[in-house]
Amino acid sequence: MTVRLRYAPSPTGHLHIGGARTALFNYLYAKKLGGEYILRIEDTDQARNKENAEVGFMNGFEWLGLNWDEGPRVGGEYGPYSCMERLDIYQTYTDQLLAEGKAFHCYCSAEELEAEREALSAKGETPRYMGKCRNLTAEERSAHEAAGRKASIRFRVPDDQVLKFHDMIRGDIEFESNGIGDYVIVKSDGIPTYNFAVTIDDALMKITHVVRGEEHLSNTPRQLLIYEALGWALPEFAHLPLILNETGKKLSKRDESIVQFIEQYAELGYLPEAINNFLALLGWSPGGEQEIFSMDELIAQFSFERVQKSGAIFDSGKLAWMNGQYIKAAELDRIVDLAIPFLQKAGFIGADYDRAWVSQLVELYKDGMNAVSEIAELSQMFFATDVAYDEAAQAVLSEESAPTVLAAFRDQVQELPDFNADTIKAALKDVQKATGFKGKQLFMPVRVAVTGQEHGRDLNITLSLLGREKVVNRLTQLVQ
RNA sequence: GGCGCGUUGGAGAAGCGGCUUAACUCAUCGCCCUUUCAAGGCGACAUUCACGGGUUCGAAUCCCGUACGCGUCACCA
Repeated sequence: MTVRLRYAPSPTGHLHIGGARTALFNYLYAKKLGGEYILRIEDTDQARNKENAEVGFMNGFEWLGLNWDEGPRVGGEYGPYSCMERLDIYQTYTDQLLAEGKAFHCYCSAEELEAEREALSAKGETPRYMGKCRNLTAEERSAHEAAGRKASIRFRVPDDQVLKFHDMIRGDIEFESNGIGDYVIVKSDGIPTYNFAVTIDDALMKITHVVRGEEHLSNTPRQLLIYEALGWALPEFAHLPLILNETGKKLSKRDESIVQFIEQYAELGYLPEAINNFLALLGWSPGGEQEIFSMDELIAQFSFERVQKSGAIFDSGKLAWMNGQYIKAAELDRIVDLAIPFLQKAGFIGADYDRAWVSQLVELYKDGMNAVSEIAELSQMFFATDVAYDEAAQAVLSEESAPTVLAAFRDQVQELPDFNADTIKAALKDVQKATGFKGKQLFMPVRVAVTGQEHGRDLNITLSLLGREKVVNRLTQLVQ
């Protein structure tokens, strides 16, 4: 039997790193075992569904390369792949549970339920539904109906049962049914709740491994009860550790301490393979010394035995480093393509630009960038009309070697028949011979005078890309 | 509060009873390379695994308790 795994997001927002990581783990395991990876949209929350969220999710997954074998856009024999298109399917099972007495209509209002929860809480007990409408007579039901009350449908949770299941990451887990009140499986608007829909969908779509975040651990016993009531075999479960922010708290979508939406990473010039690599290591580790993994390597090595139980703290510094590794290894042309929009957005280049020149500029900085967006900041002095000298820069320029070196170099540059990295290098050598200054005393004044910065990349190439005119102008301003 | 899960350095983590004088990575700090600047190479960085008991010849690894953290208790997923 081939394995079938799924990622089932609710279309209520943007694809965030937690969702992408859950999807990735599902994908990796499915591919490792030669099975299928399915995308399904869990859109039972009509109030929170967002118009284009589903499209955003799919675009995000396509960008990451997590292609689904079945689901929206691609179809499949177990469709449809979103809950709102499956309402009639749920109806069949709702009717069955009702007919067998495993579910019942509940007419309690939101206010009544709220009061009940508060009362239980006050007594120190688990707030839960105590079964008010569990055994309504036909007369009582008609009375409620006549009064215009809308019914939700609740699952009748059996007393005194121990609900056990095995988790591939956490081992055997038990819950007591007494801690679980009769929960709603169909809302009063006729739409099933997540717990009900997800169970039916997983069973009908022949999902063999349910892999999701730890926040679903306490939902599992509720779902177990449904599998049992409908006579279905249980899938394997795996509950992934939560992703925590740098202060150890669960990542909330409103948390701005870290960048957490996939599209933001795309916009910042992160490479999808870096994101996948980093996400794979969030909670999972192969154990060896390797840090950089291709997708094929991840697929080959992934296993749930090596997923940790404790929360995984999102270390954005390490992600940045990893992205830098991928940028360094990437083809220059690819990075140039990604860099151009940033340069245009900064107003440094227009719609028409010299591709060869931009390409050299990007090449100059490629090995030192952690995100392609950094190109704008890094290369800003190439496009500035005036160079600003901060305190540190001024300190360098007031070194005793500065006036002599700058004047000599300016003169050399003006004489140069050709202005390129090689001739600049030779000119610098000549300045050294003529002035007697070398090393830091020679290079730093030139670097700072022309770029305004003490740090930068290869000086010869930097100057050649800047062009003779800018170099001479900047030097002349200081020599005066 | 009930239930559930966790707790290894500045950070991410490996470790599954002896091979651990606790991998690897990020960050930091040195050194090397480079006449400058980066990148790169090399090295340093937890005598100790939340705390207290216990089991064992032997524990970061197993058991119990305490503390702390997190998740969850919805007609949200």
